[in-house]
Amino acid sequence: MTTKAKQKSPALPEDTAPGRRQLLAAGMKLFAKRGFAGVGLREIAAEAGVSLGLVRTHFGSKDGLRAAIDEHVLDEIKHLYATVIEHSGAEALGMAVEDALDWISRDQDALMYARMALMEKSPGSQALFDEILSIMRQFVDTNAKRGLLQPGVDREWAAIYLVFDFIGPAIVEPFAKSAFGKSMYSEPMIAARNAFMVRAFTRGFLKG
Amino acid sequence: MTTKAKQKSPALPEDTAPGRRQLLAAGMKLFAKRGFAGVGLREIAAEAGVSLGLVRTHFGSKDGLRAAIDEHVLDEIKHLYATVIEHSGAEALGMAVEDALDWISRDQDALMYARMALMEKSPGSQALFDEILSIMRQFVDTNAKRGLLQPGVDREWAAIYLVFDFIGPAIVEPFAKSAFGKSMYSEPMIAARNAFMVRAFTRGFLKG
DNA sequence: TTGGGGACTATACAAATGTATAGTCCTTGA
DNA sequence: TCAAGGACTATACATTTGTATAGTCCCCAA
Repeated sequence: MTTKAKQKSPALPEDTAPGRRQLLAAGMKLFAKRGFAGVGLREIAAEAGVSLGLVRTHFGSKDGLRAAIDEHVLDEIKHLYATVIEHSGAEALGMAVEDALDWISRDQDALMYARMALMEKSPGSQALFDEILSIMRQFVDTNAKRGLLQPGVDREWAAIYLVFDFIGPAIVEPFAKSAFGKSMYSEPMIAARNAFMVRAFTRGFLKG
Repeated sequence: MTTKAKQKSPALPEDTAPGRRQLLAAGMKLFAKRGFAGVGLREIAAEAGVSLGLVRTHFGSKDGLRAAIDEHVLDEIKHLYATVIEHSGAEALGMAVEDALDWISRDQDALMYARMALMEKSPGSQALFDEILSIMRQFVDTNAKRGLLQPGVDREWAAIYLVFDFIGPAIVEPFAKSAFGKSMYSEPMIAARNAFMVRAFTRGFLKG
């Protein structure tokens, strides 16, 4: 619908190549599970159903593939929280969790890839962390402007704690089945988490 | 001082082999930095100042080396918190941080190795997570028995949140220099963290 | 004194790795 | 119609990997 668009959808080069999308998805899935160094390009190509050489065609190298996946995941996280930071109050954090659940159901491996990226210090991982921290700082600032922050609170550390709260479940997820019998992102866990979170953030949980 | 101990300190076989200790230390350091699959045995042996073959002598395989390091780090964490769980109240968490600082200064790479172990789901990592969770559950129970827990608090999620608080700084550490200009375990960061933590845990930081 | 065993080294080997090269197929624009 | 280019495959290559084997050195008990 923009200008006089050519008939057969020219589309971006990324979209016209099925193999490229398959490689991105396969790389995201396998890197998330076993780390960057833990997976070979042949396995990724097999998982994607394409040949080994196609990695070079589209991404140049293994590092190029990682960079492309990093970019993709970073974009998703940006979009995920684009709306959340406009809200405020402890309930908004619950909303953030709901949005994250939507995201996970849509793009299963992206969250676990982000988890891995934060662990291995790759070029893209610093950008990922900075983005998450930036989102939480904005959330704190929004709350402060609306008078929802308790007086005297260290805003920087409030933001850092929100980062912990966002990262925490993702880090713990691989151990959750064994430790709790269910996923951190299962319905009962999310409900209990939100209840605790709202309470702890507004009143704490220990007596002074 | 036990029984009639032989003269020249028979010691455990682990202690009599300098190469073994060197390999453990080198493996811990390099695995922590680049992950299990990201480091080769030759590099570890070189860092340890021993030959490649010695890994096989002492640990049998690369996985054997990891298992030995896992065990070592798990023991350290157990000892670290053996005293902490006897204390209670929000201040005890500050004490825990102080103890962790001591630990870090003594065994620099152990914390970052634990961080890596939690990320890569190895056989030992589940045990590590279970231990940390267990410690936090005990802390919550101790507080509950002494009436320091606010009424109606979800104890399980309180423990989980304490896990986040313990893991969080370690996860963030590699990005801290760039994002905050200092280590998460530097003096000013620790001080600000403790202040925020005591406040947030007892009163929260958002208005209801 | 001697022989057995543990700590340790040097080297060989097959498998797996990332990368490079050559080429096929098919669409598309001049 | 035809050539140019992008998506894709097949295969070769040098390097690195974990593991295995053979052997040296040295302490200590018999």
